[in-house]
Amino acid sequence: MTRMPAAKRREQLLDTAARLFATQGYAGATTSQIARAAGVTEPIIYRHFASKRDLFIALVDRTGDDTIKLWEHELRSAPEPAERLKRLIRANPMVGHKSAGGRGVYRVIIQAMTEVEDPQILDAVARHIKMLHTFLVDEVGRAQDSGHVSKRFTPEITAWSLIHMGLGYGVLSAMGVIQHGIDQKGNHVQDLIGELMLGERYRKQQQQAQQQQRERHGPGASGEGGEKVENG
Amino acid sequence: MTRMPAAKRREQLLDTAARLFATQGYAGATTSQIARAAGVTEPIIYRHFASKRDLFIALVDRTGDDTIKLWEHELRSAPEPAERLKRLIRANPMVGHKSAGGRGVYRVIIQAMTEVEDPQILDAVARHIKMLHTFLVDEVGRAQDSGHVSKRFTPEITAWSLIHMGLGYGVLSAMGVIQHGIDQKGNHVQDLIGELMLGERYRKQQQQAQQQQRERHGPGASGEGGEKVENG
DNA sequence: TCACTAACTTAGTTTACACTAAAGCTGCCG
DNA sequence: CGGCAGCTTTAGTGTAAACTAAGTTAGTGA
Repeated sequence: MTRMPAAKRREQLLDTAARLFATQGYAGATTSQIARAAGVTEPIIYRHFASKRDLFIALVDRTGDDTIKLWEHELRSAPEPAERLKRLIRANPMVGHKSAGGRGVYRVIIQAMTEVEDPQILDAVARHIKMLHTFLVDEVGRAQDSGHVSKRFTPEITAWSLIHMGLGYGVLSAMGVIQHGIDQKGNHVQDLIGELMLGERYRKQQQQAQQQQRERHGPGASGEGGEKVENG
Repeated sequence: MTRMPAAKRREQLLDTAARLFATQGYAGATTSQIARAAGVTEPIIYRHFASKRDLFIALVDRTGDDTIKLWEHELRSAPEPAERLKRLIRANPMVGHKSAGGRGVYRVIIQAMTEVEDPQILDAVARHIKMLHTFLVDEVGRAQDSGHVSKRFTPEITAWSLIHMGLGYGVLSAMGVIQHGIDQKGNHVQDLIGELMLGERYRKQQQQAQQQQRERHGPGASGEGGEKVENG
């Protein structure tokens, strides 16, 4: 249909593929589906990627870079380590906003483990996870050094538990398990991990935030635990 | 080849399918693969299950029942609530022993989210997760009532965070991400959540266990993060 | 031992997958 | 205007998926 410079087309294909892989899985999404959704024909895909697997791996890699960028952006305005950690806890990349613009990308990583038999894909995912872990270890370490975060656990362990929780949360969200992660009072698992790590400090800040929230919106139960934007 | 009563064949097919779905994913594992691995021909599958999806859903359901049974068995000899909770933390069903007997079953649940577009499968998985959550809420509640576990968080939230962590851990294990969940000193994320919830009590028991381990095997590096426990 | 039931196979059908050869456009530079 | 670089399409290929009609074999009870 519409002409496009190669680089742009490639990005668009990745975007489209992200959406489809995320909803159908790797084996479930077909190349013709992807092509159609991108508004082109199949051979275009093979002009830009050697194979379907190649496309998928490219997507995993791009998602990794995106995530790091997202985090860095999220943290830009927060120099103080404990505050930075708090923001990371609240900004779980694994929970995509699947709405509109198409940032549901992260579900791809979760889908990737479908291909447990494919070493190349596994490798891409493992690299990705380790990159996230390294990033978090660094942040946790600095937060601990600042004195506001307990040194009871090593940064490695703390970072892993953050990844595990974030991933678990992301998986259930991706599966559409509704109301997971919250209780009837509206408490959220994010608060648990935040409070456990940051202690009193986190709780007070949360209470303030909730207060402000109540003042903006009317009072009411905060339904939908699964598909909340940017939470986890 | 060998004849088999229907019920037994059905179970065998479920076992085989579990193994293949777990490694190949839902769309990735084919009916002919499953049949061949089970030592029969394809139509046999369709004698026992209406469709591939039907087989998969049956598997999800059976896995749910198995997990509850496993947990109940694990807890049989532990009447004391805090001890029961501790055992649950250490016995994560999502981490399958894929060896021998075929208990790698749980990866199926993780794979299930591949089929995000299929409402029937999603439904089966959501039911499953909620069943596990209900079970855990009950246990956490009793542990809290016993006075040994902090009531800082509701049983619902605590149970969700256990599920999130367990699931995240399981996903990374299934993907073969090596060395996740531990640090150089050999500390484990399980210890983190256990200690956070059960406080001093958990740590002492762990130290005892590690002590015994050291006495059995040679000496190894051991870590101490020593700081005051915030839990009551 | 015969016959009946139920487990099982053979041999397909239809559909759709990943991937490709070759030719058709379209806009850009001289 | 003319040519050409390279994006895009048409029209396929071979393969393998889910699923099935109809027949074959084996155990079981009278």
